[in-house]
Amino acid sequence: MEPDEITEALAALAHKSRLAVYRWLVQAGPQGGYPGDIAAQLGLPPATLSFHLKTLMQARLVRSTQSGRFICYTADYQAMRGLIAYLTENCCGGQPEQCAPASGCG
Amino acid sequence: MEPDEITEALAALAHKSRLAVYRWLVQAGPQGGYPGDIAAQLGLPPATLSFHLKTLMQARLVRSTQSGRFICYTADYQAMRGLIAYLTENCCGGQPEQCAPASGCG
DNA sequence: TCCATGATTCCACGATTATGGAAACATGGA
DNA sequence: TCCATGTTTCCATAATCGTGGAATCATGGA
Repeated sequence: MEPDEITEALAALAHKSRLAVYRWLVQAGPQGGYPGDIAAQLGLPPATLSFHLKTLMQARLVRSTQSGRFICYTADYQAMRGLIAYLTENCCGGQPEQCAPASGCG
Repeated sequence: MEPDEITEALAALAHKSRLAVYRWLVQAGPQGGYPGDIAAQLGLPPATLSFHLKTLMQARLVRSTQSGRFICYTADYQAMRGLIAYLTENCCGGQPEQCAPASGCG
């Protein structure tokens, strides 16, 4: 992952509503969820949610699939994995074990 | 770490120059480095660098210590660790091993 | 005390981002 | 075809962020 992609992904997550949307999608699991449900639960106007989803899509943190009349959004775990990998590799100057979360790496 | 702190840290890193400054400090190691050196190597005007360092400080990703006439900046690994932990815990809905970097967690 | 040097703050300008109502767009069903 | 519903785009406005020259502030040495 290039620094440009990294900063784009970080910027996408660096907003309260967008982080909430992303976490919502993560909790929704691999089957994802619909804008209507997200908007209702997070209290966001449709236009605002659409704007944020677009930003998350451009950062490739989120994907969408047309499912009949509805559009289904899902979190892209692979992108998050890349982001975490970048931060881990760049956080301790060659000693990633110092910054890796204890829960994941003993 | 609260979502507000998370978004602040993410926003601080979500800028090309600031990410470069942070990476520079990480590579400088625990003894850190001086604004003059950072500015020279990254080609940033003093005022601009100062602005970015301030942002990184407010996000607690960076600390400073007065060392004689000079101010020494260091990367705060603990903060990065907290950030990575948050992303790891919130990226897979209870399955952090899916998003943890392969290099750190097998 | 005065100076040299390094760093920050002040300030103004430009650029980018966020918001959300209204309109437009798609899709499935009647 | 026409309608209902869900979603996005358009648009104007407001707010925030980024930039960097100039002035100011600190510190150690002469």
